[in-house]
Amino acid sequence: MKEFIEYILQFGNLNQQQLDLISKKATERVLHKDEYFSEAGKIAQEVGFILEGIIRVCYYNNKGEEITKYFIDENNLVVDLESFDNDICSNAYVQAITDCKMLVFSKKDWKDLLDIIIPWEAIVNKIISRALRQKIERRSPLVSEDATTRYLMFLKIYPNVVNRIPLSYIASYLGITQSSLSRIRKNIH
Amino acid sequence: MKEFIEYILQFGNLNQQQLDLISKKATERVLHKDEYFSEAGKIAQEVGFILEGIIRVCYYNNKGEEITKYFIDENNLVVDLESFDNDICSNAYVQAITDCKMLVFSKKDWKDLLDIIIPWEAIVNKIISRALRQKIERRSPLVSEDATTRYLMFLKIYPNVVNRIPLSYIASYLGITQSSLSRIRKNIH
DNA sequence: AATGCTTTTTGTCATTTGACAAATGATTCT
DNA sequence: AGAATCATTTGTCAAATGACAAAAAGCATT
Repeated sequence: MKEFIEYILQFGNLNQQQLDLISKKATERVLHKDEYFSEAGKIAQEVGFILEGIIRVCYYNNKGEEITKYFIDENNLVVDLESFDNDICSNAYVQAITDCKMLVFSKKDWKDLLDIIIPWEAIVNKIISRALRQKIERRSPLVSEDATTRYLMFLKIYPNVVNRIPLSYIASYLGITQSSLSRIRKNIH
Repeated sequence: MKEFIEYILQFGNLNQQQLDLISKKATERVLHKDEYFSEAGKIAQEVGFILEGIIRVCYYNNKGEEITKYFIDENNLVVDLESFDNDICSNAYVQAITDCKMLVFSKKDWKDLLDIIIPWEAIVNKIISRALRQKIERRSPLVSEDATTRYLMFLKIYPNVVNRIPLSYIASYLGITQSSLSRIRKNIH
């Protein structure tokens, strides 16, 4: 919980009473490897915060290949925004790729907090828009670089991820095959 | 101006007085082909809205290659958010690729409006976060598809752009060379 | 029409990556 | 330890793309 409070306070100030209100609504939950936090075809009902572990967001393209859109690691929010905000079906799976310890807020509690704690909305907006910008910054350069550069960028962006998850996920994140990734790794070392 | 009002009202309601306040702060400006709306190394000082024309955002990667990050066409906001919001130097060029007719707000006016018109902030947040999400949705799939598919996606996303700008920009957007793009076009037709 | 200028297409060859199959390595379970 | 399972690497060949140069096409100006 401490981690979450610290995280929040990076984006704005709240008094102890407000922080307590928020804390009270959070539930701790363990999500096991391969379990879904939210699924394609369903409406996202929760907001999460990763205390420990790694989650990925993935979907299936029109050829049926599984594509990993991005990874989310410790001390970050997890929510399928498009689906959560607009109550529409998601087209992505949000899946634990290691065992995860999380804080979870139900949609109702999350919305209540936004109504009750006025400055909370501004903070959430900051958090969300920073996260969105970060995603763009991270994904965009992947288009215009060769696979080796992409892999090196991945290592920089997610320094704590590479040894904790299957290479196949990294390959699908980079848009290359597992064997290509394997060859790239061989050439780097 | 009518276009801008319409655009705004998609995201929330404002009364006539509020709309007038906003209108009064907007300046119309023509940006000629190849001119910059904002530049790398400088701090973005304005928010724009494209009435007519096409703008692109580009940067130079570590090999010195020019990479087009995305295109912005009619009836969309133009602002280098990261730079504008945080008063930090941008690392991207925002450049007209056709002659453009725009509405422009100075940073001061833009911020004043946010203070004066309370519901305006929520609307701007919605606009920005929708734009950010759109960017991710558009760029992200480019990573995992082959070049032909990427070109077809480009055509879908920007149906009104392809015949109005040089192919070299499209190639750099797709992360391929001009000659590859040329060959792809040949195979499609 | 002729001239320059820029954009786009082609051609050739080298390199990267994909597809598929097989081999090796790691991990878990009994 | 052995078997089963899954993850990773390697091998081979085909296809896609890049690099570079040259040709062709398009466009504006005269």
